[in-house]
Formats: sequence, C-alpha cells, structure tokens
Amino acid sequence: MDERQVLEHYLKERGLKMTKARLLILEAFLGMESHVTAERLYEAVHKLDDGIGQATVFRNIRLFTDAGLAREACRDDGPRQYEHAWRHAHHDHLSCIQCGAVIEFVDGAIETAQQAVYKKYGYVPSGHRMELFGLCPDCAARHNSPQT
Amino acid sequence: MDERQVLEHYLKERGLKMTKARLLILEAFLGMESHVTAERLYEAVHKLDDGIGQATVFRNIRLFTDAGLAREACRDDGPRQYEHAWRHAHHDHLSCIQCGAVIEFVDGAIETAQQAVYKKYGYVPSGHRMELFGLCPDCAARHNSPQT
DNA sequence: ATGCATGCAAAGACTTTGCAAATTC
DNA sequence: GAATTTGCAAAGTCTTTGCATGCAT
Repeated sequence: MDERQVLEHYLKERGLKMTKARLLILEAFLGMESHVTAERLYEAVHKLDDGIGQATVFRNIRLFTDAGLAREACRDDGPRQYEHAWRHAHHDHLSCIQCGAVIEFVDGAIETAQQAVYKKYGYVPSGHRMELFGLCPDCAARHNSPQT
Repeated sequence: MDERQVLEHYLKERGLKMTKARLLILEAFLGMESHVTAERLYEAVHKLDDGIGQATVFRNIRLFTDAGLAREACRDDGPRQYEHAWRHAHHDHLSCIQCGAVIEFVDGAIETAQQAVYKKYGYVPSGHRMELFGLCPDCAARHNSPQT
C-alpha cells in the first residue's frame, strides 16, 4: 500500500474527496526531505500548479497528519515542521548545531532502555521523540582549525 | 550561587541593569512549575505588579534563557514553553498523553547509549532532548475499565 | 444534484519591535 | 547624566477561518 492509496482509503472511509490539489500536495510532500515547513511545501506545490493557495496546503498537510502520512516534528522555534510518517520506521534525530545536517538513526540500546523507563514508572508506551544535538565531523574539524 | 546571583552576574558582565520588573519576573518564574508559557508567566507577574507589560515578560524570559536560567521546552503546538535550567540537572520527560502528567527522569543507560551514538557518527555532543509518551498508570487503569 | 474542497482575504494566535518616558548605575 | 528598560500599541510571523465558487462523486 503506497502513500496515495493510504490517502485514498482514508478519504473514502470518511466521505471525503480526492482532488487535484490534494494529489499535487501529496506528491510535492513525498518528493521533499523530512522537516518540511508549510511554506516550503507551498513553494514546491506552487511550481507544479500556481493556482493552489496557501490555505489549501495548510489544510492538507494537516489532513495528511491525520491520515498517518505525515507527522509533526518537534521544534523550538519558527514554523511547524513535518516529516514523512508512512513506511518510515520510527527513528531519532542527530542534528548538527552548526550546519544543520540531520542524521536519522535507530539505536537498539536506547529503545531497550526506554522500555525500562516505561516499566519503572508504570506507563504504557505510546511513542517517543528524541533529538541529539552536536557538531558533525566536518563542522567539528572546521571549528578546531578555523580558516587554515 | 542562586538564580538571582546568576542573573546579576550575567547583567553586570554586559553592562545591563537589574530592574524591579526583572526581579519580579524572575521570582514569578522560579515560583512556577516547569513548562511555563509567556502568557502564564505574565499573569503571575501581573498579580505581583500590574504595571508590568507583556512585552517586558517576553523580553525577560528570553534574557533568562540567554543567562542560562531558563530553557525552551520542545513543543508541537501552542505557545512557547520554558523550563527551569539552573540547578536543574539535565533530565528527560515522560508524559501522559491522556492527562498530561509529566515525570522528569534521568536514565543512565539511555545517557550511555546516546554517547555511543555520538561516537558512531563522529559527532561532538552538545545536548539532547527526549520525550517519552504513554499512558500513566491512572489513565491506563481508567482506560481498561472506563466508568465502572 | 449534493456536498466537500478551494482560493482569497480577513481574522486569529503568538511574538517582536519602535518610540517616548521612566529607571538604573 | 548617560544609557538601558519599560509600557504601549503597532507590526510581524505563522496559521486558521468565513464565504462564495468550483469540483468530485
């Protein structure tokens, strides 16, 4: 089941309709990397069809979220960011605070330790989010020998 | 060194001034729990001195962040949230998705595993953020036997 | 045909900024 | 006294909403 089918199924289930705009926004979204803002998605969609308005993009990225195709990424600041959620296994992020590079990873030891925390407090797990910050190798090197 | 001294030191260091408003906002902030929004802080400060404006609260909570007294909490939505950062060891969050209860914890195994991830990708660590979601014991119980 | 979806623009939520007056050092 | 802060209100960002029209079923 690919993303388009997921969306169609979701729509049919609740009497909603598939439209040209929806399909274009989905395509644009799928073609972009994770951490997409509504603004950037709007720009991308606008190139495919300049008749699509911002509000439609906002409305649909939210719809995709409800349909399980997108997920909001945690943010400190600035506009809301979305990432792909379908056939994208759960993962955590390792971000460079200098250049912004993002590595997505999954670490068994961390997942295991998290389960232990849930058990310790008697919570029933339903998901988590983790982001590690640091300097990527390139930036760390540049940092040590500025402009040699 | 308590919070007030930290602030005074920070201010002196850069030729800034300690004002009544600053002090009141700091007091209000210290008296509140973590995950304080500017709005709620404003309300609290307003009770102490109704001559203090919103802008001043916004300006100062940001100042506190720069001074290391506060830290922005990760959010999906809604207004920005701040938590205490001084003499509050790093910790992670375990939140109940039903009632919103938040447990702050530190887990050695997780911290160790994170270091391993940094090493694996060659990143220089600078911090991280993690939030686990689930149902707290109370909500889980209520969930299994709704209104018995 | 019957609604849902869209585009536009206006409104809303949250935050920042410009400026004259007040305050701190 | 010189310079930072403040309160107010206006402006800015980002997002949502109201409404008439356009479309999908």
